[in-house]
Amino acid sequence: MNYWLFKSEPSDYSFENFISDKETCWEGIRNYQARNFIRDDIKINDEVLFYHSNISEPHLVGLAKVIREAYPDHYSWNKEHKYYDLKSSPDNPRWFMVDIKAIKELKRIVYLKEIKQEPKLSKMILLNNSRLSIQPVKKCERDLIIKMSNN
DNA sequence: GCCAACGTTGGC
DNA sequence: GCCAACGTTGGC
Repeated sequence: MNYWLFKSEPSDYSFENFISDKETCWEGIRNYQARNFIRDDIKINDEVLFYHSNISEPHLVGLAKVIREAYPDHYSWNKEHKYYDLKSSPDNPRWFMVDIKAIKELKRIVYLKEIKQEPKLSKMILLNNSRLSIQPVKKCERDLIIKMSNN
C-alpha cells in the first residue's frame, strides 16, 4: 500500500464537504506530474492524506482511501466545465481521476508549520515542491504525521 | 494581495 | 530544442 497527499483549497472543496459527500471523484487535475501519479501509481486502498492549501494556516486535516483507480476525467471534454481542455477527448483522454472515500478526520490537525519544524519530514515533497497537488508520501513520513496528530 | 517558484506555451 | 513570456499555485 502506498501513501499520498492530496491538496485542496477549502474554499473549493473542504474536508468537511468531503465527509458529507462520503466519496468523491478527484477531478480537475491538470498537471502532468500529478496526472501520471493518478494514471500509473495510485492503487485501490492506497491511503490519502487530505491537505488544506492556500489558506492562512495550511494543514493536514483528514484521511481517505482510494476506492477506484484511474479513469478518464470526462470533465476535460465538457465545454461547459471549468476544467475543459480542448486537447482531451473520449478517444484520447489526456486527464484522469481516481475516486476516494473519506475515512476520518485526524484526531488533531497537523499544520504545515509543524511539519516544517520536524527534521524527519524535511524531505517531504510538500516542503520542496510546493506546487504539486498530488504527491507520494513515504510510510515513515505518514506514520510520523499520524503520530503527531494523536498527540 | 504580493510574489517566488515553477509549469506551459509558442515563436524562432 | 531553446527560451521568453505568461499563467498558476500556494505560502506568507
